[in-house]
Amino acid sequence: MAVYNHVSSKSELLQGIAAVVVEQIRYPTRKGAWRKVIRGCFRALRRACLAHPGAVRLIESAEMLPSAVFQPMEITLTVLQRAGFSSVDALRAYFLLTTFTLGQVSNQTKGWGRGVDPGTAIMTGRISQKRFPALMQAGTLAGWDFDKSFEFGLSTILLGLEARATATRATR
Amino acid sequence: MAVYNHVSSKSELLQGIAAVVVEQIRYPTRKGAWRKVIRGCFRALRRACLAHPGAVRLIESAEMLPSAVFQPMEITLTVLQRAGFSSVDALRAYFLLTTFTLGQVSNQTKGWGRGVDPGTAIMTGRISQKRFPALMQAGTLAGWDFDKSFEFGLSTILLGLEARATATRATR
DNA sequence: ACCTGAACACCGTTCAAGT
DNA sequence: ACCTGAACACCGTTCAAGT
Repeated sequence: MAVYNHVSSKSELLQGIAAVVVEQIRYPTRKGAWRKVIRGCFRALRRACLAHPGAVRLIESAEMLPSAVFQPMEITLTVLQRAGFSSVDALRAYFLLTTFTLGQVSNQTKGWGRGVDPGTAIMTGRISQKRFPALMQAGTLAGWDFDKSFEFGLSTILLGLEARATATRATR
Repeated sequence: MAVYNHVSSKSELLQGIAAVVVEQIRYPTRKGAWRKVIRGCFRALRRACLAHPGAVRLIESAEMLPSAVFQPMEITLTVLQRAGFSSVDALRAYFLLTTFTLGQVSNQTKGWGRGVDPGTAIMTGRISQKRFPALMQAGTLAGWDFDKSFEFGLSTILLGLEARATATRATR
């Protein structure tokens, strides 16, 4: 009960924890090629969230967070505008990168034992060979390498952004 | 109290709702180019989730879902393997696509009045010109076009996957 | 200024009693 | 087979009383 002298509600306490996590994150310098900067930025975001399991949910449900939440947004906007993206497209790219990064983290931290793992679905016979042939062939997800999966996604997004950049450069 | 004669707990009731939503989703045919198939698949997933605000959270927290949850996974695996991706890379691409799609949906349905909108952060003076120059320039997110933002992200991912596909084709 | 114990409201769940 | 009302456990919060 003593905590009520320091915070006014449970949700405020949780928000405070989210704020501490958000402020602790250190993003690498933004010098260098935009691909490298973005890589470093979202790797840092991911590492920080993985170091604090449950933080993602707290951050997502927080009503108000310190201005440090905007740091990855600022970094992404800066380097992408420098690379020739419009500010709207740069924002869209930012949302693509964050939703991906945070989504991957919560996939990993929650674990998908919960009926979303095709491996266990196959073993328990919930999935038919007929309707899900590709899944049957892919097999289990036990021992899934989340790091590699994240790097694959991040690289794919960067490749896509690069394709966009060269496309707009060509129309100039 | 009468519902306890039909379900054994509140969470089972919620899970049942999630199951209904998941089973209702109709994915377009998987004939055609893999880019088109994937586009159609995740557009359908997004539309269904947007039609049921709050469904995403229910689906994410469900312990067990009908096998229909695996449909987008099956579709993606099928067309990407046909396009020359390994089954591991195809799975990674699937996770990239779902985390992005569901993340965008929850961004949209929750709304980001909650201190994650740079526009209100600027107006309330929580953000300094000095530390966030790119953000100040980008301005408000009021009237943000979520449809366009989603299409941007989806196209970017597909461009990235295409770049990967042609790269591996070249090394053959 | 900070802590404590008892009380309150709220909500998920159980159970005995109804039809 | 289905519904109902009262009771219980649990948890976030308040408040008067302590130091």
